[in-house]
Amino acid sequence: MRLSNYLLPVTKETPADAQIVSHKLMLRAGLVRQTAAGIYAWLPLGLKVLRNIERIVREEQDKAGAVELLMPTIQSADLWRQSGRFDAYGPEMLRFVDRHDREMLYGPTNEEMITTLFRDAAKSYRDLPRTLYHIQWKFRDEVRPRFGVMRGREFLMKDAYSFDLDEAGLKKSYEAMFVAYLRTFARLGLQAVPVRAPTGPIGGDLSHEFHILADTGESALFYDAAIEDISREELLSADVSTIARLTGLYAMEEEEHAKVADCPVPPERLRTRRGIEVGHIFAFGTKYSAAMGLSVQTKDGGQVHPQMGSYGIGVSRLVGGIIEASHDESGIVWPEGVAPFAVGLINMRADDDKCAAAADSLYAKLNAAGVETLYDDRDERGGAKFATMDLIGLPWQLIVGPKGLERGVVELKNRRTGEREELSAESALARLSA
RNA sequence: CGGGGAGUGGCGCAGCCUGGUAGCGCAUCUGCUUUGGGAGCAGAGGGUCGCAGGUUCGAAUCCUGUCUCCCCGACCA
Repeated sequence: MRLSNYLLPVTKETPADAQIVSHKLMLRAGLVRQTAAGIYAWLPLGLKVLRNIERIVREEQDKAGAVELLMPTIQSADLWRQSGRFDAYGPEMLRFVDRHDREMLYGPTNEEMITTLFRDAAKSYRDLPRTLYHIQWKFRDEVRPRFGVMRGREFLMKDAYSFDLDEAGLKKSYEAMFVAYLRTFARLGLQAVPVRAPTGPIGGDLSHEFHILADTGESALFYDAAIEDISREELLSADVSTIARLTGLYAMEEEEHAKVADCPVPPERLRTRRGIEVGHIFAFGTKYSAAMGLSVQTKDGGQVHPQMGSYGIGVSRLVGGIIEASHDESGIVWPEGVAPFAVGLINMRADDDKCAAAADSLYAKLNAAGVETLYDDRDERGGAKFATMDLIGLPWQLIVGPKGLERGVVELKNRRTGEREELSAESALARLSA
């Protein structure tokens, strides 16, 4: 993409509304614009990041055997009356009526709908187990939205729902999602700590929250330092044994930690950090299958309500979360895979024919090699281009200038480390295409 | 929802107390000079001050109402 052809409104100054670093950077780097309290428009660069996160989440859901579908954002009140949640949910649910005075709502979650859909489609134990998911916008009318996309009212969420014949099956489905989450967050370049969450009336230990460590997190966590020793490689190839290893290590939210009489972690290994909740998985059994009349026929001719679980990842929140975890004084530092473009190509002198020709040529070759490139071909000074590239945080900057060209080299800069290297255009291409 | 703060060109702000039809920085446009870390000079365009009503000869400024946004607390992917 040529920057001269793009919409990238970056700013030097920070809008007064933004408090935390991710929100400031998202506004400054032209990722989002707020349109109402807790509601954001995604500008081109922000949308690319959102789509990249979505892609990684989707790939790991698919790998875990979950099946994607897409449910609507608008739901009817009647559906929610069946589960009793229409009245129970409270003012956080956005309700309205259509022209025929039918009561509608903008979905804050989809248990009722998925259960109904599955009820009408699955009749036999042979239809189980299944895990279904979608990635869809939700609306929760938070009392006080804040922190940009971290606590918006409208947000993009991946929510998956599992259906199993019995509790043993539910446990397996739960573990499959647990593994998928570990891999997903590792691929996103994040260290996510699974924290046992209170399960409420259902009991058991089948509920975990996944927190990214960041100083601006809304929850305080207490955990065993050994959690930090688990390598990214291990998490990328996580399996059930990884769950056992992780859940064997102490990790609690402040409130729960306060209730623990004898903390099993020796003081020197007990870490206290703040965390951003980016995922939550839990098993709730037959709560919705019973309420919504979902049952399947068993082998011996009986009927059972499937055991269900649900599994959420805050996709839009992750955009902010990743920035909280990965930035410096100059701007965002995107992890590979999440970055909106892999390479930022800078032509230092747009008015110099040789420079322009060399940069144009590199741009064409990068495109041909399938390397997503943002080409700053504007007639701006080099300093302004550097500042823009640092701010938007693309992993690599490829710099073409008259000084280097005289010696037959271009410069490759790593955004994260700041390391610069001079090399031939061919070597640079080969490196970036690898 | 309780408590606090703020609405003035795209962004950041001043002006308001002590009414006299709007100013600064950034950004934008033009020209010249510059060109390896957000250039300099000169010129230009863009707002009628959240909205509604009131007081007044006259309102960004005073009064009333209203809407919106932000912050602190209780709740949440």
